[in-house]
Amino acid sequence: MKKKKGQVSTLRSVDRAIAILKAFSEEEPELGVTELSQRLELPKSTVYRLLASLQRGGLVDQDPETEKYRLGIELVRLAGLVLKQIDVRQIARPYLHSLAETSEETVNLTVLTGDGKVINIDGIPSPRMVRNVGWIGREMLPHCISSGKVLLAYLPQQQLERILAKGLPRFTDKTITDPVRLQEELNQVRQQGYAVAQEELEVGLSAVAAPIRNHEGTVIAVISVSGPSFRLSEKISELAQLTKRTADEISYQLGYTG
Amino acid sequence: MKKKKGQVSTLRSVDRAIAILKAFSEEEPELGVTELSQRLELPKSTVYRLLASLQRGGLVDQDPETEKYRLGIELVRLAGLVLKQIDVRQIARPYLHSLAETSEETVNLTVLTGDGKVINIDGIPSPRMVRNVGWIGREMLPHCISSGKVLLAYLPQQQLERILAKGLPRFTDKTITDPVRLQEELNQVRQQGYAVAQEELEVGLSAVAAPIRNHEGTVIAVISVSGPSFRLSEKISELAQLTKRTADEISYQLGYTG
DNA sequence: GCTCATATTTCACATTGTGGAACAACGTTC
DNA sequence: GAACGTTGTTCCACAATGTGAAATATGAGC
Repeated sequence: MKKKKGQVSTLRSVDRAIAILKAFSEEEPELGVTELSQRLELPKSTVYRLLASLQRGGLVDQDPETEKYRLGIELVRLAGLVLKQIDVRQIARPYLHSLAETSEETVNLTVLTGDGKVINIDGIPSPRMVRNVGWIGREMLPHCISSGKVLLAYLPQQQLERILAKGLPRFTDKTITDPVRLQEELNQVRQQGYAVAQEELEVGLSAVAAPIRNHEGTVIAVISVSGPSFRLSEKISELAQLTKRTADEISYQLGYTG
Repeated sequence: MKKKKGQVSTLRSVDRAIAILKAFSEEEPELGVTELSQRLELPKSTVYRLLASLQRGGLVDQDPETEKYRLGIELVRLAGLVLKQIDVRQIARPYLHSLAETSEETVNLTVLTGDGKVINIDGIPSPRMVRNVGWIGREMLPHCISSGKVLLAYLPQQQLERILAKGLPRFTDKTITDPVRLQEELNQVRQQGYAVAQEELEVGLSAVAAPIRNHEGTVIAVISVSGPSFRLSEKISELAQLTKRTADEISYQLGYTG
């Protein structure tokens, strides 16, 4: 049984730095070294050095006139990342349902993890008995699935090359394992605005995927429809248009108007 | 000449913890221990303990299914404090201008500092030649100025008592130095919704102030009008109503509808 | 110029933070 | 079911960084 994080040892100086951040409130947005020292029962020199780190990191600022400290704007940027993740899931959820009903196939919402893999963060399974089971929370290699192809297509080139350098394992006869061939495939994804993967990960499994953009146009997630090839083969183009339209609607909700 | 914070020594472990926070991005909202270790060129055990502190503090969370880390919701709360401060100044600014034009006196925006003092964070000077000069950034004791009385009036009782326990220095014959008398004064402020200070800080100086509330009704700042007593004495009531109405308009802009 | 309060720096000291290694857990393959 | 690989988690010997009391710097008020 795993210990809760409350039980593992933490770093006292990091704990103290976080306590400083939490000392600020709406009623008391500005605090000085001495006040923080008294409030947190720490020596002033300790508080001073902690503030130096927080300030260098942008998590607090010092007002040059009053010498008081306040929370820094970098917190707004970091918090924006949190809110954006919450936003995507919540905003996308009804569209996933809608697309699953219309297509009668499994629909997933996918993002990149940090190490060049992709992961489903939400999904609606197909109502049919024959369907691919939910893969929420499980990481996958991106080169052989439609959502992965979309995410790779819109990565900065350097990051893409780093991922390709790790190799492209073969899963079926149809898996693309040649980096040059994959780059061509990604060019096509950019051109047509969606990706298709037919039996590249698993025999009998096909999917389409389209990019979801934020207000700046950055691709931050992907919506995909997947199912057995015997059902999807004949309606791939139709599903691609439907998925692309749904992705555009979600992007619009996120502030993308391009 | 003071050193910039970039030049003073900081705490390496706090710097590292902040580097972990900054490693997350919109494109890569989920990162694992090993990925962070590689990205930041730190041993996994070091990253693990840093994450333990950040997680206990709520600045990151671990997804139990994927074991990946993401930025935590506490960042949203802290960032909210930053935005609220920015909001108050920006939202209030045009109202300060308007009140300065209408009253033809100096108008200030005031908040509490952590140690029981108050400070002006914005202000519009009177257009007249005879006026009190700007006191932006300078701390004052609250008991003898109108904006201080408002802020004290809406403090939690414990916090108020802690401040009163520090003593009430006399500045003029009219300064209130008796805590019982001040409590009565603060009761009156709560009843009438504004405060008056006439020559309590300085002979010849008078002011009125009214509370600015956030969407929850919490008093977070104060707007005040001040000037020489020979001008203000006869129009104190009128200025009080004008100031109170301006404060209410700002409060409404901040979401207060009560 | 003196006093006071707060911010900032110094320095001797030791506690906490370090990081390599080991272990645990889990999924995949055979 | 065993073996393997990968990642998360824990352990432990060690020392570097963090500590905090004291000193110094700074600026405002008188």
